[in-house]
Amino acid sequence: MSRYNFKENEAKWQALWDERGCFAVGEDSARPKYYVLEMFPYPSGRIHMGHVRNYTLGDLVARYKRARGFNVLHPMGWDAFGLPAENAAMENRTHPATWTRDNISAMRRQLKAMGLSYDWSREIATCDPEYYRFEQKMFLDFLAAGLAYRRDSWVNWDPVEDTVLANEQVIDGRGWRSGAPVEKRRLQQWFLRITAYAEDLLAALRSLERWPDRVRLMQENWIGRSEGAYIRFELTGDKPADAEHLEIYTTRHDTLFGASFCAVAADHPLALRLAEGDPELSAFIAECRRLGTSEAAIESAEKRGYRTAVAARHPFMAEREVPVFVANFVLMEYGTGAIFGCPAHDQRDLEFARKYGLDVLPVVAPPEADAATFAIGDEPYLEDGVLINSDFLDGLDVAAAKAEMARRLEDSGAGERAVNYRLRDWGVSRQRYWGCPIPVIHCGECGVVPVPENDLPVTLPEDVDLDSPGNPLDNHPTWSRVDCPQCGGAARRETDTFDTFFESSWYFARFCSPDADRAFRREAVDYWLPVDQYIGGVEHAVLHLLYSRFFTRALRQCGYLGIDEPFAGLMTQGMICHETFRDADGAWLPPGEVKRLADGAMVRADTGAAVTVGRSEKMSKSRKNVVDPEAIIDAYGADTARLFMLSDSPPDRDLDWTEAGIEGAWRYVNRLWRMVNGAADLPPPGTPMPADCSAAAADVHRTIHKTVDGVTRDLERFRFNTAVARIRELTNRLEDLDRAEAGAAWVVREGFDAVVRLVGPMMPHLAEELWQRLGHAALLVDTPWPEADPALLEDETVTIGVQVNGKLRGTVDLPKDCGDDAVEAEALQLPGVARAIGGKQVRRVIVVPNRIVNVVV
RNA sequence: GCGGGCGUGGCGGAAUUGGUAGACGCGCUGGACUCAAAAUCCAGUUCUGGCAACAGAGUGUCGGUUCGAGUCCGACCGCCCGCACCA
Repeated sequence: MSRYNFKENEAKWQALWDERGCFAVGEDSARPKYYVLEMFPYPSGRIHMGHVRNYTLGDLVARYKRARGFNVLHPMGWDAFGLPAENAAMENRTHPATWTRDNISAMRRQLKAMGLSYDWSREIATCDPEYYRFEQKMFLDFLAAGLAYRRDSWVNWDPVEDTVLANEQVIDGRGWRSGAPVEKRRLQQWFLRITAYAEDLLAALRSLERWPDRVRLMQENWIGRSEGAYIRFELTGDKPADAEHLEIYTTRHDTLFGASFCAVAADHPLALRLAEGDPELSAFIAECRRLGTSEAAIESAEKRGYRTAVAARHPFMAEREVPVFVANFVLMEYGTGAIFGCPAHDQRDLEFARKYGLDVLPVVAPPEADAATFAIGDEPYLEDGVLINSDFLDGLDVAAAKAEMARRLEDSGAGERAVNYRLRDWGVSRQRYWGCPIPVIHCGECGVVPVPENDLPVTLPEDVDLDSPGNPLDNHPTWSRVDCPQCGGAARRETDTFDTFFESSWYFARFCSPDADRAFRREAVDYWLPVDQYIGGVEHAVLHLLYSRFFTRALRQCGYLGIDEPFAGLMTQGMICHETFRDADGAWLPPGEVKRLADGAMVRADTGAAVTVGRSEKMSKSRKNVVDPEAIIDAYGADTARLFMLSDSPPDRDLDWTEAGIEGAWRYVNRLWRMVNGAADLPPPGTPMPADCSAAAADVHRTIHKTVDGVTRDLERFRFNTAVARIRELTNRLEDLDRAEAGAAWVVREGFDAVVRLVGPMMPHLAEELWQRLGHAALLVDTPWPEADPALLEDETVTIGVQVNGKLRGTVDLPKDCGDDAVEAEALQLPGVARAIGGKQVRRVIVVPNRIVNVVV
């Protein structure tokens, strides 16, 4: 009885829940559904503390909602494609598929040891052809719907590895593995037309009321809507014969009269055209490309340009022609890849103008400024003001000038209002092996031909050479050779695979009907979706969550589903942090290799040498400040680890992992264990409350109901740390109650039942065991959530603070809702109050019923 | 640079949303039990002064609103995160 045997109990209850299929669910119209989902893991091989937190949070929600009577879907799967499998395959001489399968087995075992209430019958792995075959079909549907297309695009090219690198794999302009300078190359790439939904993805953010504001804001910024205008400048000067106009995009069309140059991106068609006969310009463009992504270029951000012989005529001043530059700070990907420069009212334009000696003509002046003398110094003028030097706009404010200019542009045909987005189409091609093959065939005669549906899935070849440079699918001797489905001639498979964000953009929907022979069984997705509560790291705030929102819309457009938003509620968890340790040489030390001496100093466990303790940082392999969850579960059990994950910090905040913290959780587990098991002579379950309860017992009785109420409200609002605190407080009260008091035994039984039920979603094994020991026949997982008696939530007496001039001088205990006069009279009699008043004139007494009294003297 | 968040005891964090600051936990101090240790239990623990009663100060800094401010407003300081030449 002394110590809780978690090993035995956790294994026992896990086996029993499993055997009884407690968490397997199906559609059930009789009960309200609740779909709780945690972001599925990449099968790296072992779970880390971030997983433990994520899945503890999810399991708490799932078990709580289940107890509240919901039909809860709580599935788990594996985000199983990705580059690490290829790297591991090269290092360990295994096949990516083998490596991935082994990792999944290992991690599944670890997750099961946590006692999570998953419906394991719905498990999926995205590398399974029975999964990815459906996304190949989706892609073909997207293609038919115009949501997928192919075009040239710039990529990071590693000339040594002979492959494309993701942005994350380019470090300081060099390939992360080869160290070779990365080149920009233009390749044909597949894209998904996420920009078609830009406005909708933005507007619908407002409807996601149960998402953190922060995430909504990040998506809003990412989509980056701006309102402006396209303006066409007529080209003059020494221009290519067929280049008549230059179209630019601006949000400051009000400043058009301040234009002193135009600039195009290095990759702008006009620049490329001019470069054909101009080696100097060619060199400049090559230079821009080379420096484009490097850290150095972005850091220094030096504005550089090449002045072409082409000029552009101002749309409203026939006599004004401005030079056209090719400039390194103009982005081809945004707007039209061309701008007009108004140096007086734009930081970059001003820097550029000063460097190249261009006019700086102010066209907006501060309201109080003298228009005749207002001039721009080192800083552009960016505020609202009055238009000057601007013909028909003079005297207007910025907003009115924009409106008027837009009208004039549209009337004259020189331009029109336009909305632009920062968001770009999603490039999904990856020149990698361990991903889902893109199901198209390239035919010399027919062009791009979709793989016929009957031929799906296009599966990966098993015999693959991962050691040679380049795309392994490209290198495969036979895999890509195929007959054209249309003309039957020799053709070639697409050898690119999908970005792995593709798989994670629809997995939540596959969980609804994981065995369906189509992507989804419609009744299943209609019943379960959207996900009611999604939980995961904030690092996915934009990419994964935005892609999934887009995918859901695209799937709806193609008739797969009937909803727009996949995740009705989102909770983003903070990171797990840990102190960092370094030895005298500055090398990082793992927590297991240091120990704390009696005086608090930290030393190396082996040599006793001094260790510097750094601040707590996110657990990471590079800093070696990681703690292995399996070791913790071995030493303390899953329930203890889970409790600690919930105890100290709110879920969205970072959590400091400490040895002392896990010890504290372990202490509480044992305390509960001893308390419940040590109680003698409890009345059997269901015994009615005795009439003769002492005041102390009745008070604890009330505390039990207040705790049930408070914890329930905390869980609804995801305030798990305060929920834990309340439960511990009730535990303290129950321990303190004198068992000799009349009615105490009954109240203690009520309290034990309540505590055990409240901790059920947090520490399910311990709770299940204690529930049984308390004499209940049903499983705790099948027992409804406790309900508080509303009559017991309000006290009959209240403690009212009494202030004099805002300073607390005492308290009075009075019956609830007694009159203000009575409260005031009691308050003024307090010795501390009288002393503080000290014979001065009482000017005013403010009484806030049941709260506080403030005496003003 | 732009956008957002956060500053409360030795530490993690509470505070009914303007009403008794510091719940709960960790740590620490003292005591009980023990030959001893661990475990457990009891008491204390914001700071300053005092044996104490008590008094004063106190939620990053300065100012404001209010009977009353951790909470609202203004300015500043510091830390963290996201985006970053987006015209």
